[in-house]
Amino acid sequence: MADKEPKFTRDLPESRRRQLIEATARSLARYGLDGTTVRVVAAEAGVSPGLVRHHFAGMHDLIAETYRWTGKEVEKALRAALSAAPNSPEGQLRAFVDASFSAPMLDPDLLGVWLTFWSLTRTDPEIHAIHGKVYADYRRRLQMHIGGIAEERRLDLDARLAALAFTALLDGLWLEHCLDPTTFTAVEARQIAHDWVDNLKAGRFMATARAEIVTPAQAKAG
Amino acid sequence: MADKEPKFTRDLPESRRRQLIEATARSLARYGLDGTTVRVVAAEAGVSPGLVRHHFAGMHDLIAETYRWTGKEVEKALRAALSAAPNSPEGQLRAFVDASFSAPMLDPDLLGVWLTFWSLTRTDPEIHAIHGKVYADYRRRLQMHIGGIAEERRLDLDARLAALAFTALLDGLWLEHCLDPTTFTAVEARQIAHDWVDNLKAGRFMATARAEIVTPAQAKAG
DNA sequence: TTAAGTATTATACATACGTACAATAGTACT
DNA sequence: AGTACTATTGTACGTATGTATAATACTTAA
Repeated sequence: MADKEPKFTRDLPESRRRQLIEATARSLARYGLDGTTVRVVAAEAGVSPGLVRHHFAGMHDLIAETYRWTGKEVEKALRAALSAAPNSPEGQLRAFVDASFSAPMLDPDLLGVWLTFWSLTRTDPEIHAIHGKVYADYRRRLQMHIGGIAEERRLDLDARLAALAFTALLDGLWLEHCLDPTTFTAVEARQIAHDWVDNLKAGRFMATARAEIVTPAQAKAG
Repeated sequence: MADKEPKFTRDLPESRRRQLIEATARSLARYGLDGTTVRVVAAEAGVSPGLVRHHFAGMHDLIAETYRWTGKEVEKALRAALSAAPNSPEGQLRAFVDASFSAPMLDPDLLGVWLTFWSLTRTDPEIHAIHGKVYADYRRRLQMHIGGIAEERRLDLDARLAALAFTALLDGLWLEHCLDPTTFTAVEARQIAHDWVDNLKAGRFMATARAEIVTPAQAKAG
């Protein structure tokens, strides 16, 4: 009957902030933006509602912080996969594909979080700015590897346009697979993405369109 | 000083319902799901808040109804573009690409509405069901045309997988263009999508992967 | 012109939200 | 052991939400 257990335990601000951020991510995924309230997040983190305002300027700030954190978390996972892969442009691109449709990226909750942020991008200037930064990094890296392949193989291609196409394909596959995983499997998504890289290597990206500039062609369809 | 103007004008339920639905779509696009309240929608439609509950079971019902309406509206626009195009599989596919990156589809507000629904898909069973129906129709039509091209040209390809890839590419391009139109133009999106069709016609979809099954290949990257 | 029907308004109500603030109590340091 | 610090709690407040309901008045038909 000596020492009763404490009502709560203290924690370092940095640690507590991350707990709240992770709780927010879980809540966004499960209950959506509507369902993500101060009280829900606090309960999810196992603390009292008042603590949120002690560590963050407000609910809005907490959500913006959660975006930054999630973006970094994804980047970290991808970076890890890339560092374990061959250092060639193709090796990196292949690893990127595999990582995009593997463990941490396939978490259905991740899409839930991401959709919320995409929505907010249209309304909220702060979120919009964060979005721009996250995506610029993402595309720049892909474009670099695609440019590397083009150089190796002396292909005449628009690396920027190819990166746009590849990004769109990956995002589209990821989006639709997460929205309804019963439609197609992650393995099929990987196959499709790898096939795109196969065609890129073979110099088939925008090959027909370029040929038609050199040799004006007849009507395409009819 | 004879007849004073009426405080309000009556309307047929069907007409009023559509006004409220359109107001909801505008609100979702501009203010997001959070900002779309009974009072905001009513003000947007120019009626009193109470009228919403008279024509719909509740706010939730109005939003679900708005999803159905938006889905049909998009389908109507695409269908119009397709009926004006050549009736060949390729003609239809080309028209689909052009329509996907033309006038009504490029409305930034449309993405705003769509993102909201994608978010809700994860939380709300009713919205999830509507989503399944909308996308099944969408994919089925594309798969039909892709299958048609394969048949015409005697290509050995998995039409289902090709339709998945094409859908993902279109959705990804559309999503990213609408999220930030400064990154690339609608014309570039069209070019990329048409190039995919070019490669499909040439029998290059999944061609490398199939060849490797017949002739086991060496390691892909290193 | 009158009357019936109902689309429409206006108000009221319970609930849940974000925020503010004072009280509490773990924790580290002397 | 005592003390200062502050992370943490608990409660209270104003506001905005969705819904319910009664009163109003436009519109059609007799």
